[in-house]
Amino acid sequence: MDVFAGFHGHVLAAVQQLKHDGVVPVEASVAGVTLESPKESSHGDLATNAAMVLAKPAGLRPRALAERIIPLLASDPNIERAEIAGPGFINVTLKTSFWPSVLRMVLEQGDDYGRSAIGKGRVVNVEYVSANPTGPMHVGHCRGAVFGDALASLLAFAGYAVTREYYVNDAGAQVDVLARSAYLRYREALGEAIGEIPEGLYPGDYLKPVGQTLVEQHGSGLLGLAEDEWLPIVREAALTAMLALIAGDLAELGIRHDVFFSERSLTEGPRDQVAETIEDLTAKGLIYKGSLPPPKGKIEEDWEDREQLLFRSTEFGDDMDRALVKSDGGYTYFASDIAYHRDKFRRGFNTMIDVWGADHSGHVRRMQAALAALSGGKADLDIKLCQLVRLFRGGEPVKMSKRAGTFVTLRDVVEEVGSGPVRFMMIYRKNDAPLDFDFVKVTEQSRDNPVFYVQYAHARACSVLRNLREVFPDLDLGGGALARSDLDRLSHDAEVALIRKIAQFPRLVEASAEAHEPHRIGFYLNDLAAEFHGLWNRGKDSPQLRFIYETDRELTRARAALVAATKQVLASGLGILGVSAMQEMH
RNA sequence: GACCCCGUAGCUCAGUAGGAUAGAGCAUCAGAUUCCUAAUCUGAGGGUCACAGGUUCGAAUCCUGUCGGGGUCACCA
Repeated sequence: MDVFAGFHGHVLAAVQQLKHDGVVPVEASVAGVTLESPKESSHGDLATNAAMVLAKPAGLRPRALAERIIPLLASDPNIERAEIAGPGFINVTLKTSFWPSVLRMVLEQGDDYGRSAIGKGRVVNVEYVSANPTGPMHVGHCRGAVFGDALASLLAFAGYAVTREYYVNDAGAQVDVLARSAYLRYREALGEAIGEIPEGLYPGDYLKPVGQTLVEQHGSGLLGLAEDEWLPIVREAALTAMLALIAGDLAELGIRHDVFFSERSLTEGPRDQVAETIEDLTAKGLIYKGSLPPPKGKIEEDWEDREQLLFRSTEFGDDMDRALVKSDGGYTYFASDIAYHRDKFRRGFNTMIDVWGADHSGHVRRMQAALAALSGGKADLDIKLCQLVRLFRGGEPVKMSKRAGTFVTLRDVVEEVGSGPVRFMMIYRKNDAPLDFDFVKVTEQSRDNPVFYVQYAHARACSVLRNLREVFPDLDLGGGALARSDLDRLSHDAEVALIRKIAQFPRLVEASAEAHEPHRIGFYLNDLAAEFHGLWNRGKDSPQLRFIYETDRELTRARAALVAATKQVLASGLGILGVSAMQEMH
């Protein structure tokens, strides 16, 4: 339950009353009426812009309209007073007893505090990672993986029925290259000296076990076969191994998908879904044969003007129409991707989110165009682009080269700093801004490392509760007992400030979920931790503000309730991000 | 040439649905500690929110244009 939503409802009810009384025209929109928690504490606990937004339709000056609204709010027992301020804001001051009651709610709801119903159980498909199954994941995949996973968790927390999906690109030329690379390892495993891995094949050692497995399963039986005979066998074995490798990498980060969707299944299933998709689009008059202008910006030596099968994505705002069939007669990646999204739509997903790398930004329009065409505008596809991650070690850039074999794998990163710091830092930035990741900084135990700072706040809360048990061994610290304690005694400004922060959590969850922006959770946790550490430190100058106050058992219990509620929200927030909340840190 | 993202304090970045005097960390300066974990805290200075128009009672936020940085641009994935 969001306390702000309740007051927002009261404001809207007041407006409704004024409509009934003929002060505000019935048709006036209340969409712009907001209720927020003012930054400036002298502006009260809550503020609404209702009078300013509705002044014009009502034909009144904002302050005059505010005069009419204020008496209607007075009926709320939690409101101490409401007053006009500035250009027409209505600032509401709540009774001092209100904020402690928020804690009661947090403690009673426990893990469910902050959970929302805005999703109304609607299904959402979040597709993320979708790295090519040709090798281990490298650090570049990491951000999208964590982002998608945290977004999925956030949406689930906000009441959506989320499916986490991985699109396996097992149909393109790259998996044949994978098969040839694995075949070389197979020959190597049979004792052949293969020398250096030729240009164009995957050189990594991770294919050696695939070679071994093939020997165990086939002996030397694959040697005498022609390539078109051994390739499907080797490809299958290599794909299986690579998917297991990737699933293992993802597990290191605590990521697990519900669905691994094979690109190849689109054409190799009982029916050719790509062909069906093209038929669908043809029936809508969106497919034609034609040629495209040459690419601009750089001179392509091997570019040739030719007729191809095209999709009219320009009708949906794309820059040019897009090819569906390659020069060799196979489907383009785009054609498969349309069929894949069509399949998601047919599986009942009207809301889809794709998490892509920023290098695919040029493909956003065409994909949304295709889905709009196929669904008749009934499906919504939000594509979140994750910008590059730059790696540093103590401020120095980490040099990476795929050719020199010095690129950093996801596993390298997780093994060095741990999954929690990786996940937190990958989220601690807007997805559409580049991100710097420093191996040294993320493990530093200091104020400017938010991972540590937030985790330490949780550990500190646990520590306080542990110590408290020693001081008052017979005090009941269960959630129910704490909720029944005399919370009105939490009246100091610093205590109220912390409670207000806690009160914002449900609304923050909703806003982050609706915006598809999990990073806001991370920043909120950092703010909450700062508020909590700040209060703890006040105890140094003012011993009467310490959480454990040995001469006052009831006050201590009320403060324990505050600490427990803080701990709860920190744990819930970290849970959404997939970062463990530690009981203690040393 | 076109499209996408970014431009906020010296640095790295937040900025909640368009709200009131634009925030945090680092760095700088001035303070604090017999303390529930010093793994820190308090205070101060620091801003033409790239620039110019527009919409609005109100713009860092929305629209248009300009400048600067990054990415992408038949087919390949």
